[in-house]
Amino acid sequence: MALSSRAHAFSVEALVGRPSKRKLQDPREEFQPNFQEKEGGKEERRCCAAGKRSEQSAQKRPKAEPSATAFSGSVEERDAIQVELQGSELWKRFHDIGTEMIITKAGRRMFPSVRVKVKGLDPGKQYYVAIDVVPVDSKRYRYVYHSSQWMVAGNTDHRCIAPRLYVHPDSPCSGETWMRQIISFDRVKLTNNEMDDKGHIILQSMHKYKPRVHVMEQDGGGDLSQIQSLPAGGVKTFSFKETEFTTVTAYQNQQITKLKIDRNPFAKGFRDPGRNRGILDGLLETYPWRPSLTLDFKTFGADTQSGSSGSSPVTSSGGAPSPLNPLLSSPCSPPMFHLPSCLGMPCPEAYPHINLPLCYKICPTNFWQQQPLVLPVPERLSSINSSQSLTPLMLEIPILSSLGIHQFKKMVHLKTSVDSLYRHLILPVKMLYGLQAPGSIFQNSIAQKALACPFYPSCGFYRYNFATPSRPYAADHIKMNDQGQVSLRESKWNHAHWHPTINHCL
Amino acid sequence: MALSSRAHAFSVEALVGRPSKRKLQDPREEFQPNFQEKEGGKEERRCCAAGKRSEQSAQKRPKAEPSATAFSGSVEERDAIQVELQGSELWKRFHDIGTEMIITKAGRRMFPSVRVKVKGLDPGKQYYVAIDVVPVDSKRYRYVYHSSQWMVAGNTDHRCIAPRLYVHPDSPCSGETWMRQIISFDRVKLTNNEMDDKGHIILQSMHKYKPRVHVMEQDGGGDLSQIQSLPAGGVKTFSFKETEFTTVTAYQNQQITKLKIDRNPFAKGFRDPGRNRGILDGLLETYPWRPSLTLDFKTFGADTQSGSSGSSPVTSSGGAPSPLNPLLSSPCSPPMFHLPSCLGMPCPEAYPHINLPLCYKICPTNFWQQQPLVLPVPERLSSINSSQSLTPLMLEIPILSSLGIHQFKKMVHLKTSVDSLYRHLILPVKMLYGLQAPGSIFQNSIAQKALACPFYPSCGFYRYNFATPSRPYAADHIKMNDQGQVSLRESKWNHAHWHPTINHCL
DNA sequence: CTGTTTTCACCTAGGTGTAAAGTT
DNA sequence: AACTTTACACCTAGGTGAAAACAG
Repeated sequence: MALSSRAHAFSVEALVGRPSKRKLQDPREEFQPNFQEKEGGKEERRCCAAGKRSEQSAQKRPKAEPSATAFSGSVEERDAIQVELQGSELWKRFHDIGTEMIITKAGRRMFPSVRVKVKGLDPGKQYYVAIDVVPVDSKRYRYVYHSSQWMVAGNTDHRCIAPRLYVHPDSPCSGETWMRQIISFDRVKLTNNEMDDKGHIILQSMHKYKPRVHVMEQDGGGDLSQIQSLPAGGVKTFSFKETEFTTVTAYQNQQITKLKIDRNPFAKGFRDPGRNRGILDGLLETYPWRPSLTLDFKTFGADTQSGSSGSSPVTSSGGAPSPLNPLLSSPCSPPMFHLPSCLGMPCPEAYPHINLPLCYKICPTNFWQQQPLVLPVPERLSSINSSQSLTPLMLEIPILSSLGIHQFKKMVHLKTSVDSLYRHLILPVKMLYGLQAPGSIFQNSIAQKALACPFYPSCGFYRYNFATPSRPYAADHIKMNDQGQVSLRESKWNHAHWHPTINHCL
Repeated sequence: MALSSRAHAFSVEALVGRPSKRKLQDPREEFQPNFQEKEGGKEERRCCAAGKRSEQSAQKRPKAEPSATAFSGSVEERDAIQVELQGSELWKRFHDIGTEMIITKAGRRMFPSVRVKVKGLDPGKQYYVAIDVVPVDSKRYRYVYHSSQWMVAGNTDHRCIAPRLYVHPDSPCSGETWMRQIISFDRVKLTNNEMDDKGHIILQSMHKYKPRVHVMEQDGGGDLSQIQSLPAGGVKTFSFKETEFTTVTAYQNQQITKLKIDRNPFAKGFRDPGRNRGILDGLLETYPWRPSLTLDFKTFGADTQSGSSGSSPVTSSGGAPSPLNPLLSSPCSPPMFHLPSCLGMPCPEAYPHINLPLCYKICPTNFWQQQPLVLPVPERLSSINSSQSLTPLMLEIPILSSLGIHQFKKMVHLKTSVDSLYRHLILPVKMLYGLQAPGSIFQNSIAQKALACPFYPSCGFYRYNFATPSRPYAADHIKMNDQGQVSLRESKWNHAHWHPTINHCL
């Protein structure tokens, strides 16, 4: 694998799975009380804007979804909105190294992307869900290679920068529909082009940022004029510590590059064929390698971004609600509305009733509340994941069929590793989980609620919500790539089953 | 070019540009008073659900948009909604042959796709725009190869089939935003799988259908329950005669195959390198081939689907409003609402106040009105386009760089034609038009209205509306494919300019 | 014989990090 | 020296018609 010259201080192989020189504290201090959810086997992290959350210890086996909605102490909202970060395990792996996000003039997607599940909405009401990215502090950073650390390199005044809001394309949508699906912001793009007119989120390079998810109830007819007034239900804002990142125009930390290449399907061309990866990646970095056909594949999570379900080994700590920390206390121009932080909600962890300027200028009026941030510990925290030390098993079986020229060149020097073996080893296994909808936005925009006639489902709106198939798939209908992602050949009765749901809430 | 065996009755070259044996009438009878619009040089056809339309004769040069909105005689709506089919010229070319649309179990897109412009909406109100496909008659057809004709082969009862509605993913959206953009339904998929659960439009093969565009005003809060009651503004339904098509599982008429291959970018791999095509296609089929560097390129329209602007030769006749013809007079089950055809609208061409059952079952309630159809002439009409006869100029210059293996194989037998020359001939021309937004649905879902600060455009919603660039592009920033489509390399100040507009109407 | 399904090579469209070149 | 831009190979994802296989 070719590395940039300045990064050669770390050999690739030496970096594999090795914890970097990390910052300070034990992760326990960062990811508060563990909360491991096993919905579909996938551990996620919940965050709520208000109320307390019932804590739940990690459980080894898939289990019924924890009823972590004991929102006691609320004034009136028993249905306090909860937002649960999907893929938090991957986020944490990046966070432990020090997440970097490339920003380009044309706009670059985030990887990982922000994907959440929302709970506690009123099924019948209409909501907007949106994301923005706000500075974590007012510092400029530079990366020191010899110490693999980000150091403060100056100050920046973010006051005049009003963050751009990316409204989820499904908005507005009913609470029922929002809650039924994973809300993905994978199409969001970050840019360093201050003149950007493509709607991308504008950030400054070499700064630390943090995405925030907003949930807002539609108050009326949904037209612009009505939104000029304050929304009835207020805006709920959620953020997750592990989604913090530093903006770069080129990756600084080689470990980040490595992890991105390993996990982002679009970077597959840069993958080192000599190293383990794919659906067994998590396992291999958690347990010593033991080739066995008796492995319980349900414990393997496809923790690429594309896997929305599937199991994962219980290795990482759970998350905790991330309080809304004030940061941008300086006024934005022009301030138009002043809102309490947690409008109409009990919010013990946030800072209610602080008069703050609205920096979101939603033409022609402000709409989303600028949530201030307070970061008690500006430096990123990281932990040493002992499971990352591994000795890859090297095989002498080059699998050319799945390798491009790019990878073939590398194979001149490197040998194919266990991942090739995995492909053949796992292929006949019936993976009922780990599947995800192709999920084009288009497809997500039609929903249907009822089928009136068995043969002629009545005209309606369809939304694609992937669920477990109604019956098991035959093994020969399953294709699995070397990332552990599973796809299905469609056949007459054997195709993936989509749950009809409502959309657009007509 | 490889043709299916049964289609070899027509040699490919013989078929090129040759009019098929067509049905009956003069096209004048079908495409009523000519109406040629030159907005951006592109001829389009207008259709309105109500009111009269001012007719306008064809104009040779680009001109201000015809003020074809003389909606007199209306009861109260001076702003009667108009819907204008984009790409009608291409639709007509298919229609003249006898449009076929492939339907598959997995779902197949339409080509051409339905793209419309809407006018006469209230800029401040919220609208839904949707499409469905309804039978043109109750006949089953079969294609007779030796006569190149579609013949009636039986009857079909469509009564129990409630058409599925595809709601445009941008819905709901303000009238202002709808009117600012071309509304494209290119992601709609047709299927013959009656059990489809992916929201695709279910059709029966070997039947004639017709897409319809619906515009509906959002009446209230936008939630489902409110839509159970009748929409305040009613549903306006529009259809276009030239978008009729016959469903097939494999193309029957070789001319259709040819035209699809020629115009659908995704079928580029099947194009015959020995024949003219691309942006000069229309010209070549209109005028005899005369190689000249003095050609006025503004007269060449990129009439692929992807070209939303650009000029086109004035060769085809304009269109006229297509009345809402009753067809499905049989009741659908279960009927839930009875609505007049043109709710709240004067509709001289339609059939107002006929009590009809609602066959669109939008969970949990019906919503869109089932528009009955009446087809006085069930047989497709076509015209002989004399301009289609041409003798392609064969050159001996194989351009391998742009040809794949597929095409290279063909070149063993065929010779590269003028289209290769065109590529080099036209490249330096500064095409300011003919550009289209990449138009991912995602991008279309964010809109912004105002920029507060020149360097920090305030947080807002962006929608991508392509417009002419703020300054001309340097020629070396332009890439043009052999279809005449133009793309731009992004550079610092030279990127395409997007007009911020409002979206989601907060 | 007629019509449908499946697989496939060939495309479009666009998301990756790389490496070299450019910029400050 | 630090950071940014650009062209590029290599991917993912999925839309084409062709052709063969399949179904009745």
